[in-house]
Amino acid sequence: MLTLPYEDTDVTCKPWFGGNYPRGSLHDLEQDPRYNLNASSNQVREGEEEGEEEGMSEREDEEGDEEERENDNQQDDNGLPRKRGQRKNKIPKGRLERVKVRRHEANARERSRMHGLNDALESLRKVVPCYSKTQKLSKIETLRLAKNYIWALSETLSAGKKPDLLGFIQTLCRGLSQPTTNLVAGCLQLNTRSFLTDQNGEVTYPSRANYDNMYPYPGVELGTPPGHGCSVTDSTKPSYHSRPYSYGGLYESYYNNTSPEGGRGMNHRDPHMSPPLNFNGIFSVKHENPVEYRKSYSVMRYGSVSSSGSLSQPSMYRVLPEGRFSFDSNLRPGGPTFPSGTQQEELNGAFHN
DNA sequence: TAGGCCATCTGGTCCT
DNA sequence: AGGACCAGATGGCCTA
Repeated sequence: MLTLPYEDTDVTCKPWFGGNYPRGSLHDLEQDPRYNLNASSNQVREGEEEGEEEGMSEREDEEGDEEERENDNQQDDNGLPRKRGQRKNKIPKGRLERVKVRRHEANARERSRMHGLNDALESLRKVVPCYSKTQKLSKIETLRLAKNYIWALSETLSAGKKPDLLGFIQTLCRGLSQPTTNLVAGCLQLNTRSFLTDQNGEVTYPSRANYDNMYPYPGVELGTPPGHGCSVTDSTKPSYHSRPYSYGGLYESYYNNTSPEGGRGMNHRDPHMSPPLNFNGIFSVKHENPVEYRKSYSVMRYGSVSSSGSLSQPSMYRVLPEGRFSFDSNLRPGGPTFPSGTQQEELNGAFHN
């Protein structure tokens, strides 16, 4: 509900400012009995009708009080005994105008700032999975999903294994509201029954058979990075067979012990620490500007040290301009094999409708 | 109609 | 002094 264009910062001369605020305006204050402060505990405000009505700041109130003390006498303009702190002279009109203008300008800046914040949030919406123009995620859900997305990608990369699609999606849905979970599921064209939740909203796991039917993986076991123990006992089986949808122990411990929300700490991690981002500049995000995207992509692909030194290795994952992420398997010779083209398409196709 | 979400206004605080 | 940032308050809109 934007009532003013973002760029319209020259609001102080616009007719809809001043007495025509939609709500909570200075004008409202004039009408609001709450601001007709008569309490003796606020002597500065007492009797400052104009100053109070026009949203005068405390500092200015004090200034007014100083002036008043200098010129104090025993009667007000009506000849009645003036209460202590009551201003004898009205606030100079010029000063009043300045107060108004400053307040209006501050309001405009605040509006602009919030619009900028919303723009950034909209950008974020576009790079998290399940972006939809028609059904926008709420602000809080966008932030949660973004965090889960980062977490899930980081876990995937940390594991050095092919992504388990359903596990990935379940990570995405952690802590999200049921409607948002449904939306994500819908976007991913998955049956919401795959996201079984218990009464506490915790994600539980569907049967292995259902999953195998949905996402039959070839049994390719991949190396497990140091520090991420794999509980596979039968090396001929993919690790996820040791536990539904686990990433060779990593996701197992993750699902059992931690949450992106930080509510349940992973065994080896501080529950409040950021998601594991073990490879420098491991992934980037979608770029609005195709040129910027290409620039950024080339940096990721060929590797570069930025001025801050934060991107020292080529990234394995990239996020396409449409907001999809993909994997560049050519970047790590000798490294683990990541999603095949089919699997990649599966992921990409699932994330955006 | 209650509750969720949102935009906006507002005053306080901190920083430059 | 003025701007950025923040949080509280308020009211509108929408949906279950």
